[in-house]
Amino acid sequence: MPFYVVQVAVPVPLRRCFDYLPPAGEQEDTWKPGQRVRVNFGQQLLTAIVVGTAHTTDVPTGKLKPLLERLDDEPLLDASQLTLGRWLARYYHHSPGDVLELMIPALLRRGGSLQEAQEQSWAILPQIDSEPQTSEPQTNPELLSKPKTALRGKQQQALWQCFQQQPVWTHAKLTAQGFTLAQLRRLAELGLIETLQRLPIPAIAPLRRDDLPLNEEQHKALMQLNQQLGRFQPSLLEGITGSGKTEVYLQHLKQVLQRGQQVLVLVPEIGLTPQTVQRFRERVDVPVALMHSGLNDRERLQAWCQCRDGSARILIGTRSAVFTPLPDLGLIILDEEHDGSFKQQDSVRYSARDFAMVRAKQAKIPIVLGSATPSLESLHNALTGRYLHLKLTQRAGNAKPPGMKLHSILHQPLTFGLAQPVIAKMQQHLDANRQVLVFINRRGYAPLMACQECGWLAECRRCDARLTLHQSPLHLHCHHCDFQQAVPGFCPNCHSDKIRALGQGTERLQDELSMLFPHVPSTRVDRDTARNKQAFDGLLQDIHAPGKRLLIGTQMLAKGHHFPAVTMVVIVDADAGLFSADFRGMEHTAQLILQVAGRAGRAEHPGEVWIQTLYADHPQLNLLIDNGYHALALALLQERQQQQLPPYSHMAMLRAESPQRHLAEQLLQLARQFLQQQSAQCRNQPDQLSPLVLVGPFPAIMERRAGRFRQQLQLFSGERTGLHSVLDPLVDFLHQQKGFHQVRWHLDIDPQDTL
DNA sequence: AGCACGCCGACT
DNA sequence: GTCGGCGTGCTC
Repeated sequence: MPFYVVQVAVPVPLRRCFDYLPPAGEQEDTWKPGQRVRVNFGQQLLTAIVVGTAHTTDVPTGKLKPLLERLDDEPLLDASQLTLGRWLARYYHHSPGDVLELMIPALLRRGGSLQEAQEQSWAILPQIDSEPQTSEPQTNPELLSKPKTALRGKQQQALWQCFQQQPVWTHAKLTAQGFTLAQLRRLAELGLIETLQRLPIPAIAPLRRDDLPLNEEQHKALMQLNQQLGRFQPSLLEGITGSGKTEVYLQHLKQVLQRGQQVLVLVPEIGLTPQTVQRFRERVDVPVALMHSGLNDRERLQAWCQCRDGSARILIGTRSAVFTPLPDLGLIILDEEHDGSFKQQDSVRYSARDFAMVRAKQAKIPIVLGSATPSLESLHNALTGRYLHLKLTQRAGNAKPPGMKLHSILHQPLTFGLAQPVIAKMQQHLDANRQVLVFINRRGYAPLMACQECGWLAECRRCDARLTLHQSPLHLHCHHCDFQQAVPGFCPNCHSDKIRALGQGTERLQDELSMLFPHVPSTRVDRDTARNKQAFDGLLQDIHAPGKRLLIGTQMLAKGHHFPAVTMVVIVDADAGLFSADFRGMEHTAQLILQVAGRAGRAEHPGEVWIQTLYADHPQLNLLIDNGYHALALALLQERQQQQLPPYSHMAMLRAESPQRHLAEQLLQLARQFLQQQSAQCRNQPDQLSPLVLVGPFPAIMERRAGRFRQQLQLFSGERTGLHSVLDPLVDFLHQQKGFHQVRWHLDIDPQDTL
C-alpha cells in the first residue's frame, strides 16, 4: 500500500490543517472528507474533521502521529458544506477548526454519536385493556387485569399518568420532572412504553388557515418571486411595517414546498417568538424545525438531524441556523435583514446574511431579504440591479400608516422629560382606553449619580463610563462590564449627603409616569424586567390585557412584537442617535425610529408617533419624517459614496486591547507599517489594485473597558480581493510579534460597529 | 486555545 | 533547597 497521510482540521485557532498517519491496513479511499476522527494533538485528545488525504507531506516523518479512531462511517458534513466552510475560513480569516465548530452541533463536536441523540424519547405502547381479546406472551399477566397495580411506587404511577396525558415525551423533559432512567426502564420492561429511534416531529396544529387575500403590490411581488424558483436569485423585499411581508413569504414558500424542497427562514434573535412560529405552523402542513439560543444541546442536535435527514421541511432559526444541513434546500428567507444580530460579534465574526447569500449561490436557489428599513448595503445591491427589488408601500387590510411628528423641546418646560403637548396627547389616547408606548433607549433608573456639592460622579473602576443607578434592587451598575456596587450614603469625595440621580432611564420613567397618570396600569419591558423567556411572556400577557395601558421600554419592546392596541408612540429622546461617531449611526437611528413607530396603529385605528428632539430642523431627521426611510437611505448612500465608505468600499477592522494602553497601540502601529509596505509592493505590480486606505490606529470611543485599553485600525479598499490579499500576510505578521503580553487582537471583516 | 517547559522570587 | 508565578513556544 503506498504511503499516505490523512489531513484533518483540529478545533484550535491555528490557520492550517494537520497530517496524521492512518491506522495500519486502512485503505486510503475509506477516508472521506467530513468524517470525524479522534486524534492526539499535543498533550490533548481532540475530535477533528477529515478534510482529505495526500501522498506527500511537509511534516518530518518522526513527527507524524497516528489517528486514533474514526467516529463516522459516513461524513457528517457533505462536500457542499465543506466548501462553504472553506469559504468561511478564508473570508473571515479564521482557522478551519474554528469554522467547523460553527457548523457542527456541540454534542457531535464533543464526539457524541448521531444515534445517541435520537434515542432520547419515550412513547406509550398500545394498551392491552383497550383490546382485551389478545394477550401477548411477553406481557406481564398482572397487567392484563389491572395495569396500574403492577407499578410499584408513587413515582412510577406518576410517570404512567404522564404518558396517559401525552403519548410521547423526550427523555430530557421527563428527567426535568424528576423521573429517573430506572423508572422509565421499569415501565418499558412492563411493556407500557418504548424508546423511540428518532424523535417524532411535533404534531401539526389541525387548524390550517387559508391564504390571506393579497393586495396588488403583494400579488405582484409574489408573482415575481415565484418566477425565480430553481436558480440563484437574490431579492430585496422592501415593505413598510404592516405591508404584509410575512404573507408574501408564506405563499411563496408554499410553492417551494410543493416542489419537494426545504425552506430556511432566518430571523433576528429577538424575532423568534411563539407567534412567528405559530404563524408558519398553522399555514403549512409540513414539519417545522426550530433552532435558536433557547435550545439545549440535545434539542439543537435533534433539530439539526431532522433538517439533515429531510424529515423537517422548514427550519426557522436565528443566526447560527444558517449552517444547518438541508439537503433539499430550495429557498432562503432572511427577515429583518438590516438587524445587527445577524452579525456575530465574537470568535468568528461572520455575517449570517452574507453567508446565506454565498450558500444560496452555491445551492443555486433564490434568497429573499426582507425589511421595512433595509441596510444600505442591501439597498445598494438592489438599486444597482444585483438583487431583484420588490416594494410594498401600502399597509395591508384597513390599517393606516401612523402619522409621525417631530416635537421640538427646545426652550420647552418638561415634566419628567415630557413636553406638555405630548402629555396632553397621551392623556387623550389613554382616556379613549388605548395603549401608549413610551420608548426610551436607556435602562435602569438614572444614567448618572452625582454629588451636588462637589460634582463627584459615580464611575466604573474598570471602564471609561459612569455607573447607572438601578432602583430595584438598589445598586449601581456598569452596563459595559457588569460591575456592580452598593449605592453610597454620602459622597465618597466630600462626604456630603447631597448625592442625586441625574437623567432618566426606563425604571425612573415608569415611576414618574405613574405619578402623571396615577390610574393607568403600566408595563416596563427592558433587559431587567424581561430577564428570561418566562418573565417576558408574563409581560406580554399583561400587555395583551384589554384597556388603557402605558408601555415603557427599550428597543426590546420595538422588535418583533405586535401590539394592536397601541395607538400612540412617544420617542422621549431621538437626539442621542443623531450625532453618533459611527458612520452607520444615522442609518441605525432611522431604522430604530421606524421600528418603534411601526408599533402604532397596526389595527384599524390610525396611530400617531411623537418624536421629542432638540433639533427639530435636523435635515436628515426631517427627510425621514416627511419622505420616509427610502428617501433618507438614498441621501445617506450619496454621503457614503462621497466619502467612499461601505457599500462603496470594503472595510476590515483590526482591533487590539490590553491592560497597558501603549502596547495595544504599538501593535497596531506595527500593523499599519506592515500594511503600508505590503500595499506599496502591490502597487508596483502590473495588475494594479485600488489603493488600501488606512485610518488609525486610534482609541475606541470608550477607550477603557473592563480594565483594557482598546485601539483600532480601519482598513478600506475599493476591491474586496485587494483588501483580502493583504490580510493573510497581516495575520501571519501579527502572530510573529513577540513581547506584546496580554494584548488581545482580532480582525473583523465587514464590521458592523466602528465605535 | 491549551499545555509544557523554563527561569526567577518567597516559603518549609 | 522547592513551589509556583507567567513569559514563550509548539501542536501533525
